[in-house]
Amino acid sequence: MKRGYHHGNLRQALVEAALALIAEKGPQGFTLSEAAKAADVTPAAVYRHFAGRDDLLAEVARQGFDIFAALLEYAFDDGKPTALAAFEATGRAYLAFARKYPGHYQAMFESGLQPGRHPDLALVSRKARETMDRAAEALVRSLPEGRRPPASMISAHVWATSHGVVELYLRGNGGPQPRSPEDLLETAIGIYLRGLGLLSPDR
Amino acid sequence: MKRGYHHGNLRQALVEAALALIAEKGPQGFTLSEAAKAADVTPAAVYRHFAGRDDLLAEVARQGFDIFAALLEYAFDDGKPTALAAFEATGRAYLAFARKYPGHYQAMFESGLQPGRHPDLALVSRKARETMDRAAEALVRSLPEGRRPPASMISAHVWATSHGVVELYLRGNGGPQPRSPEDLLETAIGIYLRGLGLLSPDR
DNA sequence: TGTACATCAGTGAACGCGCGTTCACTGATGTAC
DNA sequence: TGTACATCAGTGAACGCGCGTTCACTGATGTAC
Repeated sequence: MKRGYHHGNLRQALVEAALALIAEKGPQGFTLSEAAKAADVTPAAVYRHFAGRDDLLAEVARQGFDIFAALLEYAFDDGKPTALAAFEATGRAYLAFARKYPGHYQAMFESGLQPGRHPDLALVSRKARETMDRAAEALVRSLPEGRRPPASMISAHVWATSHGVVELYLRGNGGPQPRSPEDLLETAIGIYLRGLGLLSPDR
Repeated sequence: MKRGYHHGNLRQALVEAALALIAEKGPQGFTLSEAAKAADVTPAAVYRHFAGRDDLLAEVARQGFDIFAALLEYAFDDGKPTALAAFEATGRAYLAFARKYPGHYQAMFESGLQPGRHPDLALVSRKARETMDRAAEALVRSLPEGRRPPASMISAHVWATSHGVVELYLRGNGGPQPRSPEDLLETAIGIYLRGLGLLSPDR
């Protein structure tokens, strides 16, 4: 792979180099210098495209939230075929994203950068949460009035459980598990939905 | 606070300095040199008590798992007064630990050190998990035969949800939340237990 | 009780390293005429 | 089509910094006689 003095699309190449580094060594293992080297470029060149290390990391997270929100949206599919099926699909999409985009996921949730410092990051992260809120709202509407918990609570529960499964069981931290993360999340959400009165007790 | 040439109990002082640093700046913000400085000692002195940075960090985590296991054990209280109450108390203890011992918690779950490298760490971490498994087993026994899910699955579910609540809602990462982490976890576990058929639908 | 000496826990200087960041520069690209 | 020039995206050297770790050392402590 030869190239001349100019790179062509260094900005995105740096993002992808960062992604590979993060996926391999964790968000703390990623350094600006190594990302530059992976993109076959001098560290100083990075500053033509990003304000610094944190800015590059934030862009990685931003792109991650973009993909994440799109995946959730696609899985939710406007509540089709049923609110229940759509909600379950949304939960599965969370885990699928974490598995398929580990670099993005870690930049988003494990890199320790606070969204307050990057307004566009906060924006796109809110968008993802709103998608999950909508899935929960559609779900709640199928419950009889008077027995409807707040949708934001339900989405927070599912988000937390999904995140916990990813952190504890998708990463190898707890040693080999008898159950796959997908199975764990599926069963957890199943029992939870039964508790909400949305699944019959014998399913 | 004066002291002579010898410190007295440097080993534990270093552990506590590390804890304070981790609680304040995260597990990646902790450095051997800063811990030494906080303990009013030269960095080289650390090597009289620990093999290096990772070893000190592992000791912090080990002490954390010790406290953690003891707290869970205490909350479970041999399944008294009822298996259900004891189980709920165990879930609450998880969150209480994360809140009260943030340095320990982060060293244990967010520092990126793998238990495989520190055998005694793996041992004491297994002990904590076994306590939670026992709480789940006691719980399952109050279900009719034939409707008993594996206890290890239940404890994995609750562990994951608790961990997710800690990561997402106890740390300030998601901005101000309308609901406290304690409330979120309580409601999540409540709905989950109802799904298991352990709580009546109208509680 | 006093002294000699071994043991041990600290010091302080030094090391090599990789980091993020800056700066003046230069080679390539694109545009105006 | 050709030329002059502005713009831009890279280079390469240098910086100061803090890190983990090592080493020969020294001051304090405890023990034997």
